[in-house]
Amino acid sequence: MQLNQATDYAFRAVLYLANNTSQEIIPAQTIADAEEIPMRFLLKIMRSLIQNGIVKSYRGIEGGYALAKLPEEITLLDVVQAVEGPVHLNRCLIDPKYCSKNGADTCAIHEALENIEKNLVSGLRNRNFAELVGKTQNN
Amino acid sequence: MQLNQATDYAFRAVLYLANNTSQEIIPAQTIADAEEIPMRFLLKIMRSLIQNGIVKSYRGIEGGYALAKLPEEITLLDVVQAVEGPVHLNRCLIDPKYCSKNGADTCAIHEALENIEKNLVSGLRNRNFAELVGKTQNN
DNA sequence: TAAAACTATACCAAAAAGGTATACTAAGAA
DNA sequence: TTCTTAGTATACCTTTTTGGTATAGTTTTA
Repeated sequence: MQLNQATDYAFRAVLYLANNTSQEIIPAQTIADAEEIPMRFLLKIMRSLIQNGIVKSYRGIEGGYALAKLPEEITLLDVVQAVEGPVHLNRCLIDPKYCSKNGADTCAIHEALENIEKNLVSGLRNRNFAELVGKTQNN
Repeated sequence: MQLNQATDYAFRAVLYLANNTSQEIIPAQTIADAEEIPMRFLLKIMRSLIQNGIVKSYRGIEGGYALAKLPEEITLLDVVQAVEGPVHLNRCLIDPKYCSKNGADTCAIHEALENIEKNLVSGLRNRNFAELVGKTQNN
């Protein structure tokens, strides 16, 4: 019942880029050093952010990363989904086949969790990185 | 970012006991059969529910389990915490030492997640087993 | 054309998840 | 009083996930 370490690193990497208001391209090593993220692991995490349209990458000398869209267009949910895939509180919410006998409509627990999950998802969607920028140091 | 299988089983076991309005003592095997939970695994899960005051156990012939309190006094949160321990969205919310450099008060992400977590926890706390009883078959 | 920087794949160790086994204890029935 | 049923306690085990690392390659630009 916890976001994983990769997601936490991703939050911090995205916030680092978002704090860089001059839209400069920032190399992975700079982010890794600033946020104390293992370099090779960060590179791997960045790729899932790229695949989900959250950041862009630039190769070669002077290469690095920048946000692919405005900070206000990137939510915590976007980052979580990019790194971990869809958010589901219980496996019966992924596929009804996990609901031991029947499906959603006959299971009181399923229905209760579905509601709680909806709230969690909208909580994550309601926070974007523009709100987080500048507020504090990003550490 | 998911409750584990043991928690799902625990929900179903507690609901099974709650649906048993006659307050009878029910042996583990009966619950295991009805809810398709591996018997030995269920016994293990039940012990954490006992330790958290959610169910009571009775040994010997005619032994088994019953709720330790009224269904309306048992929330989804109680069961989750009994099985998985405290709910925390991110490790920096468990202990500030996980926050890469400073503590909660200097980290925008920390603060955002803390709020979302509070909502999740109260969502779980707001649903009790009396509401789930009878609503549907417990499967 | 060499060096800097990201990419792609694959691998790996440690921890967690999910469950099983063994031996034991308590309670009631015979 | 002893046998059986049912939970307890502890330890073990296999598989999956987590959190990384390694190797080799590609792109860019000075």
